[in-house]
Amino acid sequence: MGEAGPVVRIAGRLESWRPKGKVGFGHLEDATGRIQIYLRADQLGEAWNLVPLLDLDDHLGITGRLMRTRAGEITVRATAVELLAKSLRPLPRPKREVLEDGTVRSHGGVADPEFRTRQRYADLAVHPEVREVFRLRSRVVTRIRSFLDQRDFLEVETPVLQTLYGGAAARPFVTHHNALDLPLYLRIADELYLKRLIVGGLERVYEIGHDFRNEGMDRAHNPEFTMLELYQAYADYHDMMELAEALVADLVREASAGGSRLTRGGVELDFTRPFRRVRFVEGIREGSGLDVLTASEDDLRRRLREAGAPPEEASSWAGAKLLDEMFAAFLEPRLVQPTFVVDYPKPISPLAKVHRDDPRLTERFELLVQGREYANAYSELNDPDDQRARFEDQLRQRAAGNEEAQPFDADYIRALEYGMPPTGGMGVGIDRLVMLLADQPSIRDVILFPSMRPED
RNA sequence: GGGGGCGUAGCUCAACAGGUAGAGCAAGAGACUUUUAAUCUCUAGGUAGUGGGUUCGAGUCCCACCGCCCUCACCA
Repeated sequence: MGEAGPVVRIAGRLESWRPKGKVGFGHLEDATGRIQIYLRADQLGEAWNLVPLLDLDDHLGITGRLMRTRAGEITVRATAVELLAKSLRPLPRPKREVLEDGTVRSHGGVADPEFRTRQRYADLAVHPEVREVFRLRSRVVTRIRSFLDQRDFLEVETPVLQTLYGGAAARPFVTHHNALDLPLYLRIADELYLKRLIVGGLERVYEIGHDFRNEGMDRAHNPEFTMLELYQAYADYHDMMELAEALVADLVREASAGGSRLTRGGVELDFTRPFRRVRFVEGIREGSGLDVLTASEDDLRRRLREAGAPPEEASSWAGAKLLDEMFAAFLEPRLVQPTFVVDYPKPISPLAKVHRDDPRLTERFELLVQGREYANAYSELNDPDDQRARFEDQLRQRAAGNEEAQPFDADYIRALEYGMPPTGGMGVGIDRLVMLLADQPSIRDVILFPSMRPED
């Protein structure tokens, strides 16, 4: 029975406690796992007086010899017990039943998703698998940094509080600076500051940080979320595609113990390079039989109605909206395996550089997996005159009531006037990427403290 | 913002043509020197999310509000 095992000192939470007269068995749990403890009055002496006062979830320090019970479980037979910290409120633990075939069945526990996100501390304390999701998240971010650092990218920090916001179409959060008596905006994107750094000669930069968008929340959106943006001088969207492919394949290796496949929602996804590439226009033509660049808007609307779009709504669609709908109906759903959709039409890509071979298109791609977007990249617009014209267009849209139109950023134009080299840029939503890698269905499952209404 | 669902003890869940609430775990007291969903005895714990209404009587029906979830729209 291994009475003479080595002496060990352990610490952890009291996860279970089964008192039995002048002895008691329980399990102590820490981040690395759980182990049984065996407390005996005749071994503990004075310290036994502490035992009746123990509560589940107390933090204990135990010293004792390792032994094996009749049932064969490795156990610490305590010679000393120390109360390290008290638990006044029991955690909502499930009871674990080990069945004869070795499977573990849980009884009780917390099921309420509201409880789990409001009291994330309790959720984490009770669910090792939730802790594992956030460990993976941390490994993913670390891996992104080392991937980019190896390629001579410089990690930088740009303002979160901005006097002008831009770089995306979204409504900002507004706050106020008392000393300057100025409104300030929480950034909706890092883009314009990072590109200023490209002008400044920091030729490869990236930032991982929170962006804030004052918009709706759902399973894929949280008001603050984590974004990776990176910019590389003397590069274009082809270089960005190479980079995206290498980065994502690297992260899949991290999440799959060295493999190149993930099974998500029962679907096996293969991230072996190269990923499939589909031209926006050709992909839609394959799905719909129509070329969105040459077909009339009437034909596009008719085709969408045939495919089941609500007729009344469909007849109001035009321009960029129509292109989006064609993409959503005839290409996006077919893109299950990792795929680069490339060369988006100009009307739906206002921030991208015009395509070198076709003025109707832009040098842009998105990486899609299971119909979801994971990266968005361009050959960056670096012509100050064109940029000025686009800001002016945004101003007109703003005047027409589009609250998401971007303000005119004269300082950014000034930066471009000094000459920005041709640059490739890319944005990757970290939360959604972690959802993919950790196989979690909601953004709330990969953000430790997602936004919620207050309880009172 | 539209539609749908849910909200009963700290946690997981019950009940009943609408008749004034019950169990397991957790908690408190006690028994038990190899237990492991320990077991056994006992105790306490709920103005049923909030506020109205219908009714002799409402957790149960109706309305409003609050919160969460799903879904559509919007949004990258």
